[in-house]
This record gives sequence, C-alpha cells and structure tokens, in this order.
Amino acid sequence: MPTLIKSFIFFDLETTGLPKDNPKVTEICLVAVHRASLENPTRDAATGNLQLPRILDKLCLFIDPGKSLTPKATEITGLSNGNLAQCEKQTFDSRTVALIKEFLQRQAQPVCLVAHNGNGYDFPLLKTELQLQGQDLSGPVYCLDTMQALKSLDQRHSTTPAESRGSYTLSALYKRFFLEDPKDSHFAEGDVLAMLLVFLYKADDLLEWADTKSSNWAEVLPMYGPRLQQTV
DNA sequence: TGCCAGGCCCTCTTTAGGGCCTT
Repeated sequence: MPTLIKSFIFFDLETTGLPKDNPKVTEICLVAVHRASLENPTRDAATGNLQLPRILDKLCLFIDPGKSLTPKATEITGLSNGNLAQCEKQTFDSRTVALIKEFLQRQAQPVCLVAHNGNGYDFPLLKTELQLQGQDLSGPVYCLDTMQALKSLDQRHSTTPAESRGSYTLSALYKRFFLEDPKDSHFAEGDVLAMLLVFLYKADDLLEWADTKSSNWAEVLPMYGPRLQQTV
C-alpha cells in the first residue's frame, strides 16, 4: 500500500500505432506537479474556472521511432516519418532513459505516474521502451490510470446508470467537466494538460485513490518485447 | 483478402460476448 504520494507526473505518449502494431514512441511529455498544488487549486477571479496548478518541471521529447507510423497515427497526431526525420531527433535510447529517470528523481518522493488509460497503453509501452534498452525505472514509482479511477469513482458515487454516464475518453471527460473541447488534442503536451485539469476537477477523490489504490510500476508488464527480471 | 491487443466493465452474465480506450 503506497504511503502519501508527494509528486504527480502526468504523462502522455504519441506513438506509431496501437498495441497490435507493436508501436514505438514518437513523442513523450511528462509534467510534474506537487501534491500541495492539487490539494489547493486556484480559480480565475473573474470566471471562477479552475486554473492549471504550478508546474514544477516539464519534459517533452520528440523521438525518432525507427519504424513507420500507421496512416491513422499520422492522421491524428500530425506526425509523420518525414517530419520526424526532418527534426533529426535521437531514437528512444539510453540517453532518453537517463533523462526520464533524472526527471523522476528530481521530484519529491514518492512519485506517481498518471496517464489516461495508462494501464492499457502508456504504462506497458513505456515499460517496453525501457526494457528494449535493458533498463527500468528505479525506486518506488506508483501508477494511476485516470480512466480506470474515474470509472470506479462514478460507480461508487453516482446514481446515474452506467449506460447514461457517457464516454470516458479524455476529450469527452474534459468536455463534460469544462463544457468545451480540450485544446491541442493529440499533441502530447496538450493531452497532458487536459488530463491535469480533468484530475484537478476530481482532485480530492483522485488524491485519495492515488494513496490507497495506485499500482506499483514494478508490476507493470511490457506491451511487447523482452521481459526482463522485475526489480523492485 | 482480411484480420490484427488486451484488461476491464457491463449485461440480454457467471458454462459469454461485446464494447471501450489508447496511437
């Protein structure tokens, strides 16, 4: 059972495709927020709308995937092998891993990775990319899937029948809470900031969820590829 | 040519099937 989570790392991946395509990462964005900023959100004085909390650190990386994007991935992310090659970025290599590990180590511990449908997509794929480099995250790292958590919270608290609650896509949740479409969908940073606001809207419940129900990174299985011995 | 992941959740369920959600 986790102790009190101190730092939340909201993150999103843009990739070459879906799990059936054995995807590779094309873009990763991590945004670190301290627990205190989530417990005491600020609101716009004029409108009363929730404001983004103070962002402690942000890491956004374009990455050469080393394989072709599916047409659908190009369509929704706006990325292509052509424009990625033009940027002359490195592949997901040991230097990329070092940047991510250093980013996590800079935050107040323990940290919790937060991703939308993270259990089904982002966590396993990040695990695969790390293990393809023969590496893994070190220290206690917890994981929270906002989609799973929000669905469960609705089941617990809502009297609305499941079929009436609507979609749990990130954009649908954002629109449900803020009555407008999220900005910059399918840009890694745009999706991370949308997820951060969605989290903030349900911060009390999700902070409690993180402390009591978040999973351990060491238990995340890779989406595909070699399975290294788990180290805790 | 057509198909393709998979854990979770829901229901017309549990001896199952199908939709969701991620790029």
